[in-house]
Amino acid sequence: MNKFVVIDFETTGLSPNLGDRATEVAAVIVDGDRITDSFQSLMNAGVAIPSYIQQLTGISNAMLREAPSCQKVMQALADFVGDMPFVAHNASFDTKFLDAEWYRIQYKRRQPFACSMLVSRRIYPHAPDHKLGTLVRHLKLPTTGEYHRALADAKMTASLIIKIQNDLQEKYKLASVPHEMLCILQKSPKDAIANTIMKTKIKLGL
DNA sequence: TGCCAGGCCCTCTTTAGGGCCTT
Repeated sequence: MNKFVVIDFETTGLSPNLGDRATEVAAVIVDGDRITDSFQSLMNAGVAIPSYIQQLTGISNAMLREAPSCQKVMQALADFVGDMPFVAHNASFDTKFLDAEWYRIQYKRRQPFACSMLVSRRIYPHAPDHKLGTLVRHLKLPTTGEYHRALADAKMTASLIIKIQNDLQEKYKLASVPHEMLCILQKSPKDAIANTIMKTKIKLGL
């Protein structure tokens, strides 16, 4: 079974180390080439959202006043994802916010992250750029037309990673593209992608 | 006082600097 969770956070800024907090989280389960379940919630950390981020995401301070606490949402997220490995676009960003929010409820992440941005840079080197929205348009993937909301972005990332898996399966005659291969591929030298894939194919018995 | 992310990647590099990407 090759299941993983695509996760996306909306936040008050770029760095939990500088006091920024999550305002919304979404997670979608990808099983094979389809989304089988999803989780989404706004979350109230009791901090104000800067106006330029309210404009970017459409998430207002008034919306968060009605939202459940971060503690409740993060516990529910932990229950939803279980031990499934993660995928995110620019995963270093979502990793640091997930770890920071889970740390607040004394919960420690055990599963690895794969990054759809790092993999995309290797698989689609000639894309105009590797922003999520650009890749979705470039590859003609389905969208809801909504951007910078957690569930919409998580679904787009899921579509992107399914496209990557399908393209790799077709090009390199792979039976599947497991999460472990994505983790290896995102660290591969750019001029050695084919070699990395063939070595990993043998190692994982694909 | 003033400033403040950070990991990855490229190159006019490696004793460094700057762009990308996320909100």
